[in-house]
Amino acid sequence: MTHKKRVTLQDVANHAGVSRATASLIVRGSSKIAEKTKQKVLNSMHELGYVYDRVAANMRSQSSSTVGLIITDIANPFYAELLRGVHHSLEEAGYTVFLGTTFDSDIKQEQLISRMLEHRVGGIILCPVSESSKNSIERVKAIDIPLVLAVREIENVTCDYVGIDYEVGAQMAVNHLIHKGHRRIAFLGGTSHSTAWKERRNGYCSALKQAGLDIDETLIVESPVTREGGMAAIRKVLFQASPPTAAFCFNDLVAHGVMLGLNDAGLKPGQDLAVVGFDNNNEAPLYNPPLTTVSSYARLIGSQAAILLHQRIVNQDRDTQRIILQPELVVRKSS
Amino acid sequence: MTHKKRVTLQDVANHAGVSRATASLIVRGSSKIAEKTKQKVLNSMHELGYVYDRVAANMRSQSSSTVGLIITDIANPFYAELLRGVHHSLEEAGYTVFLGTTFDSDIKQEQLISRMLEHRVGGIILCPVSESSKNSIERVKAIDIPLVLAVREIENVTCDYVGIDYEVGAQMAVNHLIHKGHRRIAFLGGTSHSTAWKERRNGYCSALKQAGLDIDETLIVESPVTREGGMAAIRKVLFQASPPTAAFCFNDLVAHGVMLGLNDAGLKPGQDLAVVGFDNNNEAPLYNPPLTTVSSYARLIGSQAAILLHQRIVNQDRDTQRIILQPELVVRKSS
DNA sequence: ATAGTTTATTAGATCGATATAATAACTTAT
DNA sequence: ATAAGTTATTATATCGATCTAATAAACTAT
Repeated sequence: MTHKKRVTLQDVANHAGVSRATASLIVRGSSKIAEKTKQKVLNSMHELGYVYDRVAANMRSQSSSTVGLIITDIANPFYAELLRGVHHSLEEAGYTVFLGTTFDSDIKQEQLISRMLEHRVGGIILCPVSESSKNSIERVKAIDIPLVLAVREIENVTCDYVGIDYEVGAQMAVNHLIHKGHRRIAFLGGTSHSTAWKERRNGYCSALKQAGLDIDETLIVESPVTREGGMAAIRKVLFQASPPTAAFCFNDLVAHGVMLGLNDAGLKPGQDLAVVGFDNNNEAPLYNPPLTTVSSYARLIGSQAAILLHQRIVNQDRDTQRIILQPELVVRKSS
Repeated sequence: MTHKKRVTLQDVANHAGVSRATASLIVRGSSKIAEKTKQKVLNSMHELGYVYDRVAANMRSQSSSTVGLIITDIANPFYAELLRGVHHSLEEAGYTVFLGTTFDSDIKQEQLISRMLEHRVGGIILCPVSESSKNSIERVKAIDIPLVLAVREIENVTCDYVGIDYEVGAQMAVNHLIHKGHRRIAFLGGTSHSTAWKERRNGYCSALKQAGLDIDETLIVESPVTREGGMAAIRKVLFQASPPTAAFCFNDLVAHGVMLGLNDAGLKPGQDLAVVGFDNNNEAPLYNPPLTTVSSYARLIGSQAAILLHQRIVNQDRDTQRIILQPELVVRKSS
């Protein structure tokens, strides 16, 4: 099959016997075109199989109908949900989404940002990697188009942000465990360089302190944010001198790993050791046992970020907004 | 912050005292430019903060550095994995990916295809919706750029395709259950209009026939391809006169739902009723009990599709290829 | 020194749309 | 019937790069 040449607005105009400019006004839905002309041109478009060329249009009008979404890992259901929220809000508004996945590598993140700028995206929604190097922070700062950060903030970068109050969420989770009578509560998973981790740890610590409990650093174990990470983390604390009776996990993924690790060790989650997650993924109620967790509204974060981005694209000079959603504890059988 | 005007290749050329054409050759890495000139221009680029404009470049050269990926549901881990495969192969080759999600609606699929063509993507990887209407089939046929179908084929549409042999996979699963002594085996989940379902059913039936077993239509239950669908499907067969002793499920997601439904009914999956899935998602070994399933190599399908697409973009006239990956049975505790 | 080659650089047209400002075609008012 | 005012249409420049073909510079060979 040989390459067919693209049908242009000029072709349509010629066919309909009008000027290119008129045809252009029609594709843009201008109201000041006579109905008769409009029908004539629409017919020609249909007949010739005209396909609108957004690339050319965007180039001339210095606008863009694309946005970039950069996430760390699509295998994490949290991001899958966030993506749904973003897609839902943005496609409604007529944008098409470039997706990039960093796999938590800041070099990949820098590349993706550059790539998207080269593609003239109208704006970027960035879920930053957990450890931002100086370089990558500079790269983010240098972005001179609408930018919304989601999930994690970056120090010294002021721009629109949507996330939830991890500190309060962690407090809720840990208070719940204390209330249930637990005294030795582990904090498992995540890496200490991310603000998302630090905030959770702050909440964890302040809840313990308020209850007059000491912080035992051996009960705080970092890990990759995966099921495998969770399995490794629980193993570490389980076999020490005085093991915990409950675990507050960085997120549901880690919590799932923790529960699997407990199973491996012949222990029953929720019975032998209370487990609380963070995120309230779709599948959290379906785990065995159903997981007690803190809802982090992934979908909502996504759609809010999309809305902020759209607003900023429309009005660059608007004040920066920080939207901090309030988490909610969902108690199920695992605690 | 006021909108900075874009730095163009012309600006760079002026600053470096060369012509635009020379600067263009340099960004494209031409070898026939004197080293001294090259350095001079690269310095100017750096100094002015030049950002390459792929949109303009692609427009002039009638090429494209983007491709479209259309999937049905990102919440299905199978597609999350497929996306990883696609991303991995394509970003390597310098493409950026537009992602669209149809939520299994053929109208949405048509819209997304149109949108991507308007964006001048270089090619499309399409995972078709499960029920393609006549209209949507016509829409797919009308695509006149490189197209690769993945996961599901569409009748009467001949183009590159990557999938696995669902029929053989289903046979493997059912044979395994027969071998374990099961005589009443249900086939749960999925919708009968998709080729992916039909092939699985063919495999299911032929395995039963080969073993001299009758096909009981009451044991074949369709459902949405979700956990909830699986829960509903097992409920339907569980309470009939002679319930099955094993279930072959449309995929792991459905199988997970089936196991949860069994739990609800006070039955233990793997003990009271054998469960086999399809896909071998990352989390299949982590279910309770670990799920016996047929590996469908989601990641590989994605990366193969990406490779086929790239090849076709490079050489439009190449013969169409069908890549059918062979499935593999992974036996775990659920059967 | 001159013609012939090779290598490095550039002017000008072009991709397919939109923006701007000017013109043509109608109304309406006088 | 003509001027003034609308409304509908169009010619031309432009977005930021690449392409083509022509030219300038540098190098060989005679």
